[in-house]
Amino acid sequence: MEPSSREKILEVAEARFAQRGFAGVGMREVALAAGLGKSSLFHHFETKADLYVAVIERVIARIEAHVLPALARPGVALALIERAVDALIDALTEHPTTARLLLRSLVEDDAFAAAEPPGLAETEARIHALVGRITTLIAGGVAAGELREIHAPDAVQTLIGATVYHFASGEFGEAVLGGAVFSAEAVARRKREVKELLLHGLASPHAPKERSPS
Amino acid sequence: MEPSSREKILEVAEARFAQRGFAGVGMREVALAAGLGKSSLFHHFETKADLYVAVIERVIARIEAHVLPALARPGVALALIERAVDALIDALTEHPTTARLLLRSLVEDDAFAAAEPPGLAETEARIHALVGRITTLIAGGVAAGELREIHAPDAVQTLIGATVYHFASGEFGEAVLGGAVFSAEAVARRKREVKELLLHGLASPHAPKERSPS
DNA sequence: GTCTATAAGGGGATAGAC
DNA sequence: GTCTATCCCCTTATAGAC
Repeated sequence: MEPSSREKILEVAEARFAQRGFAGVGMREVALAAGLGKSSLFHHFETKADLYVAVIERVIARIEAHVLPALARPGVALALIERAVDALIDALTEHPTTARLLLRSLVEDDAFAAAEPPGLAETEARIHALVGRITTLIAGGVAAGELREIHAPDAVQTLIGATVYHFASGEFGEAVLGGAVFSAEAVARRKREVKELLLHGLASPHAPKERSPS
Repeated sequence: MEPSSREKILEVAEARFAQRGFAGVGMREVALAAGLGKSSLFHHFETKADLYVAVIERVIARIEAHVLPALARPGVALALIERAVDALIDALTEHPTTARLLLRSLVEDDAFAAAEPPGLAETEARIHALVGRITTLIAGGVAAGELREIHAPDAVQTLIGATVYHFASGEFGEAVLGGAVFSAEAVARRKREVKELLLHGLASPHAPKERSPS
């Protein structure tokens, strides 16, 4: 069961876009790496922007597939946050290019300046919806007295930074860690460290602990 | 006292590189925006990579100018971390393009693939030195029992994510916050939220509090 | 669905006049 | 130190044969 041309194209395009960004990748390069001629690639994707949107769409879908189920199950805010962190990190580490593409899409959306490609707005809306749910979750935890009096949107930004940035940091991150970022040990440790930081950093010191006091 | 050509070039190049990345900016565009012909720009910077390195060098110097003095004064780990956060956020908000360029330089260093331009390695070494000092600082706080048993490099990554990512997040960050990122209020709130999160999230619950217990 | 060929333009970079 | 002119390569994208 060999992959279709379209899948192969999306694979190599994702790797290239993650590495060098939208402007840094040529359609010729993508086509040849996918085993096609340049014009054949334009048969599958009418423009370069269309290809980029298709790549981003896959990334968003990957995030949603992990995080939405984690948020769907009931629980108090802190428990939901912990599950969301686990799910998000699972999504970001399943394909090592996910975080970089996501970070780039956040920071690089003005690459299209004038003519924003159709479909990009829709994928952005899906991220915003996901972010909105987590913001509401945190704000609810504050209102319930479970979390400190924090500013929920700022906490969300920190959460994104602690996960998406971390797994997008590449060689720099490896230099900081002094070792691999995506190894099983490093991923497990990252999950633990982020959850512990949020647990101690967000929880209200006055609220009853959910966890067994040991 | 009008700015020299070189300064003007660096200004417009920084803005362009921050917005669209290394590959997304043309030398012609930079030259015209600086009021020069393209070839005149090549007189000031022999290659595009040289221009990019000069821009990054300025950014690093800006960070160092704020953070190094904050780390130089004595204090316990938590106090030094708080001062470093303040100083770093001051540096990142002094020029709104700083965080984006810094984040891009971390994630985009393979844009040069084969031939890494001379001077880039040196600027990277300066960031690594700064990061190393903060890592050592945190590890020392752990060893002294002042901080929880955290993994210092992971904490540094979180710190970078909470600051550099946040102020690089642009339109997306504004959508998350529901307002400006660089307004005086938003910056002050960010400082407070990050410091409070780290204070509660990193401190050992068993250690005597430095702060007055009110 | 893939190919060759071509269009039309921009990329970085150089040479040499002024 | 800035200019015009030029070089060569790569870019996105299209047309049409197979």
